[in-house]
Amino acid sequence: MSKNTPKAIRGTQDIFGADAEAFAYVVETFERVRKLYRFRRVEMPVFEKTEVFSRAIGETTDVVSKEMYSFEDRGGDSLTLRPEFTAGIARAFLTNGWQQHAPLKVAAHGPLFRYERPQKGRYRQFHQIDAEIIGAAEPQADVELLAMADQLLKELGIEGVTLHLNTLGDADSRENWRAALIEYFRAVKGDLSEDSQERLEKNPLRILDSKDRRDKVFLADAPKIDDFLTDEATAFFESVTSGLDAAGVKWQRAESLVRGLDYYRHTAFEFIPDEGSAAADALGAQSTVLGGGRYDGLMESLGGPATPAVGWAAGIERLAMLVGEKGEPQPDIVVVVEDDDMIATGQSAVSAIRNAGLSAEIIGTGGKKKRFDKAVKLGSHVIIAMSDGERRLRYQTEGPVRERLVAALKDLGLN
RNA sequence: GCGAUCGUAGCUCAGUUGGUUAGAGCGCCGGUUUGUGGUACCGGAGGUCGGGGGUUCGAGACCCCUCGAUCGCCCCA
Repeated sequence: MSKNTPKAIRGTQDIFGADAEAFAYVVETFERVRKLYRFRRVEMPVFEKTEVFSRAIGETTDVVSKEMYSFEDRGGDSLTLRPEFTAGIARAFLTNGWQQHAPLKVAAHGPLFRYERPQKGRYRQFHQIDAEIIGAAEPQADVELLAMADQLLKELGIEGVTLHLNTLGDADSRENWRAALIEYFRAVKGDLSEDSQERLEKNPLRILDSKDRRDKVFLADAPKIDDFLTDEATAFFESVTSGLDAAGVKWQRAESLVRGLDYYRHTAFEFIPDEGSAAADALGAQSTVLGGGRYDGLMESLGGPATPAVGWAAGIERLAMLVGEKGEPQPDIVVVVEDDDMIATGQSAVSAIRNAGLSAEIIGTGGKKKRFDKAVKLGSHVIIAMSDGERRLRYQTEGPVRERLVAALKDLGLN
């Protein structure tokens, strides 16, 4: 490779071969399951005005200031490559009059961009599948959304992953809890880790999932959200959990599961690999497979009417790491032209095979004696060898596949 | 943003304490053998050792910088 050949941008991936098959399998399964739950497909722009994200996410954390791909276009507008789906979908809901479709169930998938340090299961351009229900205030919406997520993971064959569920209550519950946490941790501030002392000012809820031992000793006695929930918030959460039980979705309570952004209300959840599971090993530190929650406060931050909504997203790369090897499919038939005089015969045969809906590859280049070996290495089910003015067939499979191919070849007059 | 480990042919790797023309397997190309067959053998193409600078008589091996990868911390929409 030449020294001045351009290299790929840090944190981007060229997905190929078995990885690409696993990726496609995740997306195809998502498409299938999303239709079962009657979520409608949306295609969204990859970039938006920066304010779509900055107003939705809030200016509070490093997220907006340091981790978005923002740039000025030629007209002088500040634009940002989407770091998430939710804000853009919310913007579309408001600007396209999608209120008329409420409650609106939508699903999307595609690339997202975050300026972060790449590591296992984490890239600067990465891909997510996403599902949202907008304009539905009822806990049944949460249940349906979670049931879809649960079924998706099952259909992908991912095991050892559990739904961790929490409630953040309504706006008042959340604020009172937050104040109590600050008060509690401030009293022991000197004994907390340096990171958590910082978090105490910026993002106190995050102290709850600190990995530092110095912090963990204080977590057990920290104020619990349950003590701050209003009656309505408690009832809402109970409806969600009983609905999940009725739908057969297994879950476990995770009192310290929080969301960094202010617009989240009530339900918050993540599907996380069980400790010691194969899934946990495969994902390393980036453990959450699928996460989301209720974001009743988002639409107002974009200047729209109060609109309840709930959604989730999941990283396709991470899911793909958990679905196991998805080999590239073998060709149904390989046509080997060993005799150059028969190249036209081979071409018409492979054309007929493909028109009949069977996958086919034609080999007619390179050393004549090695062409058959190439076909064998492709792992084809059937090889049609053409040499000395005649055709020969070799079947490599048994059972139903073979019968189907035999019949098809007979129809085509190639047997 | 911080830390650790790593970066040699297309791929996986080996290269003693720095010393003559940088190696292997696989893959690829060609040939011989075999001849309804994923065999065996022979040969070939392809790296100047991520990039730049330095130490040295001499560096793939040592030092510095830089880019990238991997794993972790921070962050996690």
